[in-house]
Amino acid sequence: MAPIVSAGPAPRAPLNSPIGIDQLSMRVNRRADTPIFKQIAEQLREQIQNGTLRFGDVIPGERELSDALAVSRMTLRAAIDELVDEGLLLRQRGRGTVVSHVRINKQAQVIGFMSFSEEMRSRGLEPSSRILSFKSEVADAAVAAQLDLPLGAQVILLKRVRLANLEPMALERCYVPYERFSGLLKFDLSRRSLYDVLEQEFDTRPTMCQETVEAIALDAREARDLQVKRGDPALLVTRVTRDARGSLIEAEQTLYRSDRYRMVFLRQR
Amino acid sequence: MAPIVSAGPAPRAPLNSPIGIDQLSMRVNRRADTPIFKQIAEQLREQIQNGTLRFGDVIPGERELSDALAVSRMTLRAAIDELVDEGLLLRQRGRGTVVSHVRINKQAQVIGFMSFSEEMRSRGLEPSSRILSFKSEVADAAVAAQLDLPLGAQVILLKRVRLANLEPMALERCYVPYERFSGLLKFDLSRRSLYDVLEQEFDTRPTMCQETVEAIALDAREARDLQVKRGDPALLVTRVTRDARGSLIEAEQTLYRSDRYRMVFLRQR
DNA sequence: CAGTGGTCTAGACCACTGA
DNA sequence: CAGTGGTCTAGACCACTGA
Repeated sequence: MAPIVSAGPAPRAPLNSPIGIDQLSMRVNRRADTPIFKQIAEQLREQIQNGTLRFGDVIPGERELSDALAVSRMTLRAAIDELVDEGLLLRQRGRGTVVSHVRINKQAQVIGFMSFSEEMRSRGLEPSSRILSFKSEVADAAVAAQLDLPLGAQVILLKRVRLANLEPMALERCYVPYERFSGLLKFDLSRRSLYDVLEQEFDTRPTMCQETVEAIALDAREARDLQVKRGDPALLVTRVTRDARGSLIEAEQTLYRSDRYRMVFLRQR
Repeated sequence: MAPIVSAGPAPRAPLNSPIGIDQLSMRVNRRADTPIFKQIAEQLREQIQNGTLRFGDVIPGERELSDALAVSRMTLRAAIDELVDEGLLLRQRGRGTVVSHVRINKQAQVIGFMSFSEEMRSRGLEPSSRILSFKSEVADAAVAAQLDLPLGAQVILLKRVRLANLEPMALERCYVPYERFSGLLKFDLSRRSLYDVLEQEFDTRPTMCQETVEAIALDAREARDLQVKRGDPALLVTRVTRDARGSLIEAEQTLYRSDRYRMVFLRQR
């Protein structure tokens, strides 16, 4: 249930010999809507995922690659930057760029965040929800502060048990400002991801969030909803989400069963 | 004790008027060792931190700024990219680049990770350690797998209670490969950060790590070391660290008191 | 030494936002 | 429409690694 993570083998001290360009079979479509550097990044990612490029392999030099693809070196570098950020490639000045030894599933990546539905699907589990409460109410002080609303403002509360393959996985409380999203109440959120609805029906894309993670012991009621024992430990994740313009759109408190869920991060410095 | 985080005010719907360049007083030193784009990023960061640039302010356009600084636009963009990654700036195509509404202390940033010592100092707390064990031993199967060592390989185990302002905060078990770091045993790690010693004495810089975070209940012994009650929840952070070349250098399991510690992340997508 | 990634330049055209 | 950020080019010089 926990994400499957395997650390790859240690790097061979003398690096693998460079991969030939001809083994990579990449090309760019200058007429496509996706930027060239994204196309290249995607193809490199694919080659790493499907095993054409393996742990420790040295990819062709930036000049060689950009020549072969007939793009400028800066564009090629933008593509490589993406994979370096994701932890898939490692640049080594003077030596080359190698495929990183870290194999991780996607949600492990620091970059990006997902809704519960997206995360479960990416792990091959079927998400569903049991709605406990879905209504508007007056925000309490803490929620009002999180969403930067005046005291007494209305919010919509969505409280759900989140299931993965029909097993309770998390207990989630989402708050969104009523004024901006009052129409939300007419959608069926037992079947649809909240983020989906916000994006498709309200043209609001969750873009940035801040999360706090702590460990707590479940009280009797929470334990019952999650079908575990009272006092069992759980991860409490508090998330505040903003749209592309930086406006606060959602505050969320989620309790994850500790026997079913852990978070994985990749970090760099 | 928990990191202090405050969400800023919501953005004014019509953006603040653009900040004049003359109010920013920035300049670059082309002879310095730090790259120009890092210098610019640092100065912009400074202006945000000291309040010259405030939430919602629109910074001057990229062309205007790069002209004023006599750098190319691509260089200026590299600087802005850094702050966007850190969540301090938000780009809005067609509108401008605004100062983000998120105010967060540094350790909240997704990018980068810190040793316990670094983290506590950045929160204004004085880190110290009580060493419970510091010796070489045969790696158990789990640790050998984490460090990608053969079964039966030796590791150095460093087990410490980590204190902040003399209060127990975390219980840490670090494993490093004996073969590469046997000299480590002669250093005094009750006063020095492990990462410091690795960097200064072994020329090994922790560069990338993978972390797993879960919630557990403390057993009797762990609770005693942390001076809390048996069964209390704690965050268990498992970290595997690599150096700049991608070699595994450390595996670490840390239990954090849940009443004293929470993790904060900033994420984007 | 040749080759690598790191940084930088001085342009260009694009799609988008808002007046 | 003028102005913005997003992308791209075709070069250049640098410091570094390893033979």
